[in-house]
Amino acid sequence: MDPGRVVFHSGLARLAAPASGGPQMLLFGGSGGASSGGFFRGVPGMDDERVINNKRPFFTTHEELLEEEYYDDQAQEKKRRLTADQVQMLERSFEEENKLEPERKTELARRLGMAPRQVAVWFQNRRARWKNKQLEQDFDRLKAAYDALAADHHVVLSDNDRLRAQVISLTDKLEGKETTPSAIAAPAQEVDQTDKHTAGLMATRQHKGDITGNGTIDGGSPVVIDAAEGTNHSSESAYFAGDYDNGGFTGQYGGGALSSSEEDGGAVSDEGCSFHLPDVMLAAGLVHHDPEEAHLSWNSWFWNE
DNA sequence: TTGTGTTTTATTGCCTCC
DNA sequence: GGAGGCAATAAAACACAA
Repeated sequence: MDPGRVVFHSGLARLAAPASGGPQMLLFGGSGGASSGGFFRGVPGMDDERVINNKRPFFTTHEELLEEEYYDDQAQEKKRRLTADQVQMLERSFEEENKLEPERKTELARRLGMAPRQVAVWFQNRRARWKNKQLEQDFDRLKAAYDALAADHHVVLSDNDRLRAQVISLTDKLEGKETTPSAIAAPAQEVDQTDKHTAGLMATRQHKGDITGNGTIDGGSPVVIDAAEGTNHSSESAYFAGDYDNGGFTGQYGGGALSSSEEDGGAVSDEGCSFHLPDVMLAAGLVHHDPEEAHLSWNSWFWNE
């Protein structure tokens, strides 16, 4: 303990013993007896008849302080916890307002038999605990949202791989059809059987012209998501262009190819994969300043405090 | 009982605001 | 410059497994 360090007890403060181990000086602060902030700073050697040469427990009441037993030489210097009642009242007060104006601090201290400084310290520590809890909750919500997105992403990537393979397969068959007249009748049936991803992908190819002749997609790795509902595919498809790296995602989906998605307020669906940006973000507890734009951008969502 | 991790109470130093 | 808030930290109290 540092020489001259001030230690608080309930309703009193004690000047710690010097390093030499000399007698410890007790200062009776009393309820409201000390100003808040910089408590007892600047009062070393305070000459007060209330200063006694002894040790006592923390958090004794004013009445207890008057009892002889608390002046027992055997009493250890201890940091006592607040009683359940004191904590309960402090918690109630904190719920009402987590900042402590001087009048309320004084009144609470008086009612609880504590030093105003103790009340202030308790609120300070309580705010710190509250802040930590908020951070943990924010982390949990973000992680849940990320996990959901990552799961969707995985499904989309799998679909994408499957669709590429189908495009290559169909391309090969179409090329074979051109050179083999006998094969013309077969593709009609096959196209019908081909799942809608292929049609959507090809529609995207038509619309955006971003698929090269060998079936690969130019411009990074846009994930093609069919925006049309049902089996009747429109010629427009939503695309999902983003960067997933190091566990993070940045980017937007939508763009000029988004049609039914916008009508649905951001719904982008695909077989075996559903994705709805506002739903995911709202589920994570975020809000958007502009509901009209909420489904278009990832960047404008924020936590609702 | 004891070692260890967690929680609570309190201090210190720095910063901002008035 | 004083008051009060916050982050970092110390240390006592507490919980709990071995």
